[in-house]
Amino acid sequence: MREDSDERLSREEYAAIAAFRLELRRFLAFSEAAAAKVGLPAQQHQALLAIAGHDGPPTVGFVAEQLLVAPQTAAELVSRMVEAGLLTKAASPQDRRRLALTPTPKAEALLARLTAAHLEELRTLEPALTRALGRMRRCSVEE
Amino acid sequence: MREDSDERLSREEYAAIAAFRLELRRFLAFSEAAAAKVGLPAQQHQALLAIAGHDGPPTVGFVAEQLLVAPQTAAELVSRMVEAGLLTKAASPQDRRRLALTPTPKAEALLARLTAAHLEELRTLEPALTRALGRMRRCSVEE
DNA sequence: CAATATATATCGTATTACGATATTTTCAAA
DNA sequence: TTTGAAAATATCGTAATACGATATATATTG
Repeated sequence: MREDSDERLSREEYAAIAAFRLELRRFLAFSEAAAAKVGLPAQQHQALLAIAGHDGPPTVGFVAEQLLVAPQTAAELVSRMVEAGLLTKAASPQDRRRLALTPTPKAEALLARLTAAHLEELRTLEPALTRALGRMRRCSVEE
Repeated sequence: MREDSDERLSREEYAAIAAFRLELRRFLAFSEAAAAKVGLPAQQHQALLAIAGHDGPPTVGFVAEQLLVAPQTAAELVSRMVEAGLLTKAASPQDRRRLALTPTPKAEALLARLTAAHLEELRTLEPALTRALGRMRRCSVEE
């Protein structure tokens, strides 16, 4: 009935979502800076991570799916990574349209370092993230 | 002693972090698409959100802090938003270097719609995010 | 075997974030 | 109070990259 019941909640809703987004940005900024410190653009780091966390032979299309980017974008990204000595491409025998991607030892070493740093940083940031998530949840559903 | 105790965990660690990052990208992709649907670039949406979630009079510097971007970047962003009819600037009386930013009614309406959509979508995505966070936490600390 | 779909690649373009730098205003100390 | 340093905002040139449009090679299906 009261039209301003939405209005009533708004400030707190905005603040809750804004706080969550700020936490996300903090984490993403940490991640980007950590990657940059070892010479990797953020997307190259993410591509390596997606590949390393997968068991089948990863392809350009797989990278596109995991990174939520268009296929051309993934092709360009992979291309840069091959140039940078982080990946090798090999035509897949079953389907010669596909390219099997393999991280180089150099890439594996960088990723291992980055992953350790991330797990450590996440131990710090995770509580704030979880708190921010909970605060948002409590926003929409009154208890 | 055994050097490969790190190696042992790596695959699962990579997969856990990769899964978390994928959930983040899903949320961010939803958010960006929702903003685009009402004609807003992602950063303009975030600026409005940060401003609406704040009580004091927001300034260009405040936007820079909340969005984790450089001051010039925030100045450019705000400038585009004024042009787009989303914000008005007024020199602060106390400190005439500062600009007090005020969202227009149009911007408030857009943000209200976006916020409702976000809270709803988050009700869907939140469990996966929380699960992914927990999986990572369990990675670094063996129980 | 044609027709269509899929995987990857190329090119031009638009967006945007930043470094370097400038301008205005405030503040502190001489 | 004057003068110099610091702070807030703005401008400009540039670099990075994601995408639309499009092309090519391979696979699949009728």
